[in-house]
Parts: sequence; C-alpha cells; structure tokens
Amino acid sequence: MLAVRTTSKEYVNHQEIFREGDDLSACCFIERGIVSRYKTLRDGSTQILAFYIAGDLANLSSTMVAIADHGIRAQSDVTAHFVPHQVIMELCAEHVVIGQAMGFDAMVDGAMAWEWIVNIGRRDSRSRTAHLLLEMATRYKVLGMVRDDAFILPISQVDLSDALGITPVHLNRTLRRLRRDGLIDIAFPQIRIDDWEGLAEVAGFEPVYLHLEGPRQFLATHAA
Amino acid sequence: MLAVRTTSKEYVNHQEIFREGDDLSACCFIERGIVSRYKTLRDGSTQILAFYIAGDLANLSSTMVAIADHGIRAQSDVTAHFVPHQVIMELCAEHVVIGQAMGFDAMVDGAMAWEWIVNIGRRDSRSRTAHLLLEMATRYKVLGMVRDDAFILPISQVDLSDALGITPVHLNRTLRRLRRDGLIDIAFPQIRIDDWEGLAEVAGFEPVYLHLEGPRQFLATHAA
DNA sequence: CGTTAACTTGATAGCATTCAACTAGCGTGG
DNA sequence: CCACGCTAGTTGAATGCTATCAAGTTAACG
Repeated sequence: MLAVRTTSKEYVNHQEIFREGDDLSACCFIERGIVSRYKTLRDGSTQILAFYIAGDLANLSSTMVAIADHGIRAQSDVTAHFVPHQVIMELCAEHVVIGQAMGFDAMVDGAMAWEWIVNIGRRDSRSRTAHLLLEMATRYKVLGMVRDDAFILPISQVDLSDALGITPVHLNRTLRRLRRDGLIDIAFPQIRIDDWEGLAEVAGFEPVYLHLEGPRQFLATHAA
Repeated sequence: MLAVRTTSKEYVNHQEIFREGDDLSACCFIERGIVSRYKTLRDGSTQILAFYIAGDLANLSSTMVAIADHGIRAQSDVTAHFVPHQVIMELCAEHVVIGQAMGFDAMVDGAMAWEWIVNIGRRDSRSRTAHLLLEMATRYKVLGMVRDDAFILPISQVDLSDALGITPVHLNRTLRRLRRDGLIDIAFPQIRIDDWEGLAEVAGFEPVYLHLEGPRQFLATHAA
C-alpha cells in the first residue's frame, strides 16, 4: 500500500483548472466529476479534445513538458487531487509497476486520441455523436456508474458539440434523430442507451482501443 | 555510448509492416523513408492517423499492449529497425534518461494526435491541408532535409487525402488553390513552401505542440 | 416576472462529396 | 512498335450534409 501526499481542491462547473501556457508542476487526478481538455484557437473559439472522469489523470501528458499546450477545465462540480511531477518521477523510479501503470495510462490516453481522429475524420455527425456517447457510457460502466443502461453526463449540448466539432444546432438535431430512432433517451443530465448494438452499429464502435483488459506488462509481471 | 542489437529490414512502398491485430513484440524505428499509421474501418476504408519519418519510433504506443489496434505501412521505400519490447523495458529500467526520452517521445506523439483533432475538427480543408504540409516541412527541417524551402514528400494525393479526411478530388482542388495563391509549389514528389507565413496564417499553425525544445526532465537533469 | 442559459425548430447558403469523364506517364506484352 | 492497363492527377456537374442566421420554447432562479 502506498500513501502519497496530495493537495485536494474543489471546482465548480466551467472553472479553469489549468490554463494554456501555464507552468506545470503537478498532475491532476480526478476524484469526482468530469473535466475537459481543450485547445483555444486563434479566433478565440475552443476545441474540446477529451473528457476525463473519476479515476483519470487529466494531464498526464504534461509530465514531460514545462508548458501546457492545452487547458483543463471543470465540466461539472469537481474534486481533484494534485500530485507534483517530482513525486511521480520518484515513484516511477522506485516502483517499476507504477511506472508501467503510468505508461499504460498515457498510451490509453493516446489511443483515445487516435480513435477520435478516425471519428472526426471518417464519420458523419450521427456516427460521431453515437461514438462519443458509447465511449462515455463504456467508461462510466467500468466505474460501476451505469444503472439500467443510464448514466449522468452533465455536459451541455454546446460543450458536446464543441468536442464533436459540429455546431450546437446540428448536434441538437442529431440527438433528436438518435432519440427518434429509439437508440437513446435523454433527460438532462441523464442519458440512457436503449439499443447498445444499434448504437454501436451506427457509431462503428469497437472498444478495443480503450484497452479495458489492462496493461500487458502488468499482467505478465504478475501472472507468475 | 549504447549498443543495441536490432534486426533491420527493407520495405517497398505500400508494404505493410504491422497489421492491425498483430501480436506485437518489437518497436519499429524508422531509419529511412516514411511510414504511416492507420486504422481500418468496418467498410474496409482506412484512415491514416500519422506519418513517421527518419528518426521516429512508429509504434511506440504499442509497448504496453499485446495487440496492435492500428497498422503500420510503408509510404515509400523504407529501412526500419526493430527493437524488442523486452530490450526497451530493460533499457528504461537501467537508464533513467532513456526512460524519460521514451516517455517524451510518447508524449510528443500524443500531442501531435491532439493537434490533429483540432485540425480536423475545427478547420476547413484548406487549413487542414496547409497544416499538414507545414507540420511535415517543420519535421523534415529538423532533420536538415529541407533545402531552399523544398522537401520530398513521396505521398500520393490519395493517401494524403486519406490522412486529411477529405476526398482525393477535393484535396486536388485544394492543393491547386494553395498553389494558385502562391503559398506552395508542387512538383511531385517535391513540395516547396513559397510563403511560410502566409501558409501558417491559413493553417493556424503554431508548432509549440511539436515540442522542438526537447524534454524538460532531460534538460533539468543535465543542466546542473 | 424579468432574466438567463439551454434547448428546439425553420429556412437558406456553402463547402465537400459523389459520380463521371478525361489527361498524362509508365511499364508490359503482343 | 504500339496497344493496353494501371496509377496518379485533373476538371465538371449535381447532390447532400452541415453551417449559418433567426426565432421561439422551456426551465431555473432571484
């Protein structure tokens, strides 16, 4: 058992946790709520790159660089813990397993990014939307936070459309179509998946990329 | 000085190096040429996720997982070296600096993915195209492979359009517009950037994400 | 009740796709 | 030698998905 001293902090919806350009000294662990990682474009508009939920490290990829090239903000009420990079590096050096776990986390993080590229690049708004909903549903399911096929996703359509790279207006129509087709049901902030298979079909969703089976090295090391 | 035993292999254009679903046991280091990382969709079409050039590790992110969730193929004649994961893990364990370098590489790899999401999500075909050209130009420049603002990019318009998530037809028109506007010049397989600033303006290109300055930890460790 | 944020719906415009045809270069085999 | 097929690039016309602009609804809240 490990005990790591961390500082904990509470945030409200839409509050910034890290700003682009911030000098980074700590990694952000999400205990409760949901946060987004985003980039700001020249014209001031933003693009949400990913959502992080309970148990995720929101800015792991910044461990290696001095300046953040993206921002992190709360998308609901959030409880976060901060682990200094220094501590992370020491832990990795002392405990091989932790280093591997961090590496694994980083790779899954990357894998989700790659999958998202496919999503935005090759699928229309309907598929994209379905895919995002399924990814979030699957991740919440792992946490045991899905009941009767329903989970809480306290994200406005405006923010969702930001992540999906479509306009809020169009997302709205898209969601209604998915609803009309009996695939999902929405009662903000709750989303229920009525037809997992149908939705997966629409989305082209194959959750391999989430690597739910866990890190190979970890298993290999501990199997014997 | 380190000596690592590797197996080296030659590939021709469009030859597959790793296939999706392959059991992975080695990491692929590119010595010469250019390769692409791609995913195959259900309908058989593909999406190119990234290009890797000389000096890159093409499938670093697979170090932690047993099965590839993407393929790697040659986009030109290629010389590649294969480093067994086993060796990588050992090196990381023995030499902190190497572990950090690998981590840094993985993070830059991820950062390029994130930037690409912004690209596809928020920019039109003209901007995307300009952005890809600038990214490749910048990476080749680091390698000293840009002369008189020109470099060799032996990738067909079909493959480029695959990466950009647009149709070959539309890419063609887009390239001609960029050419007509005096921003670039194309004489396959060579591309010349005639107006770096203008192109960067069109692309919204800010190369911070490439982290050309190198890993912080590395610098910190060796500065003293 | 007025205000605000979020959601919904309609009409129009524009960018990218799709389908199709045509050109150019290049290697192969009759 | 030339015909042929193949790959890559180019151009045109029509369709369609998504954005844009605009307006209206609903719910929460002081």
